[in-house]
Amino acid sequence: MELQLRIKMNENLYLRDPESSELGRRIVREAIKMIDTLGFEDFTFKKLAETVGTTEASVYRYFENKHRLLLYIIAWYWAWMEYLVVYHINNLDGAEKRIKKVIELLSGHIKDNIGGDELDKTALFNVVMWEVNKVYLTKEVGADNQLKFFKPYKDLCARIAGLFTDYNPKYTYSHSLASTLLEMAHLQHFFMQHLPALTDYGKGKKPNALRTFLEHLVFSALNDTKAR
Amino acid sequence: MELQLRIKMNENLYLRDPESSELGRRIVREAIKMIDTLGFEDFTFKKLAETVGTTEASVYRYFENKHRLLLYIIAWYWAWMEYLVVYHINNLDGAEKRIKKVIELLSGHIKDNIGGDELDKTALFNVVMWEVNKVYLTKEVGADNQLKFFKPYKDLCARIAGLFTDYNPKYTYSHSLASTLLEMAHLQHFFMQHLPALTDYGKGKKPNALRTFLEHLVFSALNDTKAR
DNA sequence: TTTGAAATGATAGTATTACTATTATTAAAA
DNA sequence: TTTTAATAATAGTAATACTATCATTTCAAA
Repeated sequence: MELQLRIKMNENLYLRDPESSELGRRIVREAIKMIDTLGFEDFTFKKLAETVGTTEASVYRYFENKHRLLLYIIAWYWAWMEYLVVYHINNLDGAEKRIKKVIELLSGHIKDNIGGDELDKTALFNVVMWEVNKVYLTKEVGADNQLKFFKPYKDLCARIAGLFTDYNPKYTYSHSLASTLLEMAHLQHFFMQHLPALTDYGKGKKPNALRTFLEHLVFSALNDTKAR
Repeated sequence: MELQLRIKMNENLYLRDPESSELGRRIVREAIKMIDTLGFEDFTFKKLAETVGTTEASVYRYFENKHRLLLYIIAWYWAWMEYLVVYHINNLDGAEKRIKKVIELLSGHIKDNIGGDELDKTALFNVVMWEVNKVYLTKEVGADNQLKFFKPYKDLCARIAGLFTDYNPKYTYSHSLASTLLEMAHLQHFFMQHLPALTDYGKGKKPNALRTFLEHLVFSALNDTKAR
């Protein structure tokens, strides 16, 4: 049985639905790989068109500009991640186990092939690691937010915050803790690889030191009910 | 008595030292205000030259490109922040008090006018909030790191990590916790203003809720010595 | 006072980017 | 079969991120 996961995307993210044609899917697929290798700043629609084997104009028929394409990719990632979370947490009982699973999912590369194999998940993880912030750290945050481009991120954040509240209903900063976890899972990974002096886990020394750090951070916050 | 604070900057950041001339100082001063209002992407040397009242070519004589100029501004900020930390912590005894002071310094606008009044500190804070990440989230991290462009950030991180170790020598993630604090102090501030759903402190509802959150996060981690 | 070097101004030019527009061609649906 | 939609091919534009050249000013040493 082959189950196809289709994530419903916000229609304002694209001009023509890239899932609706082979060309569209290739554009997204190749874009992810290309942004990974080139970095978002050096990535252009011209180069993308070349490797996809189409023209610049055709790419523009799918996405208004490269920022929208990045938004699309990142939004897809968060929606997929929420799906993964729901899927893997379902059969677990107890908030603690569930939270640990979430951290595991966030802090490492996912071997799971839910969501299809046609996407390069390693490249996707890297793109998220390098470029997530760029998606909202622009002067258009307000407008983009109104168009609900960040909804998948907020949804995931809210879901994790919900788990935190399950674990300890008295903890008052569940959303901030969730967004901290989401951001740090990726950023600490980046630091580990490129600016290890900002971490305590040298370049790949301890494979799950990052996970341990995040777990400790989250649970110590949730367990400490002392008011400050 | 007027004390002049001069921060020694990494010489590779500029072509001609902007502190060495009035024009250079104006370039940096105006750049900060301009990046604040326009955002880094829309900020150009041409526009900068116009408002400074000089030519594009002259700006290029000080900074190789706009990314270097941003690096310069951010590096200055971190160096200044470390100075502020040292200055304000000096007379405090006990790691707890010191850490709380650091969080206070990081999480709000600083009213202090150490470092001179000629710089728009509010604009500077905003520039850091919006653009810090962009400084290292590029394909040039490795090269830029070798040129020691991130040293001020690392130094501040190490200093804060040191305070954490003073507070609890058994805590093993002092650097990661410090970089988490540094990043989140700015990012949560941004979320609070622009994506409040990711936080628990609505748009400016509670003025120091962010500080409380960060304090709780840091101290609960430091107090929880239970191994996980 | 002259000389010379350094800094700046004025102006031009280039490759690339991020698009928009137009028309031709092909493929799929009615 | 006709129509429509999608794509290819090509061109063009304004802006960006620079580089280059040369003239002018400044200011200090000889």
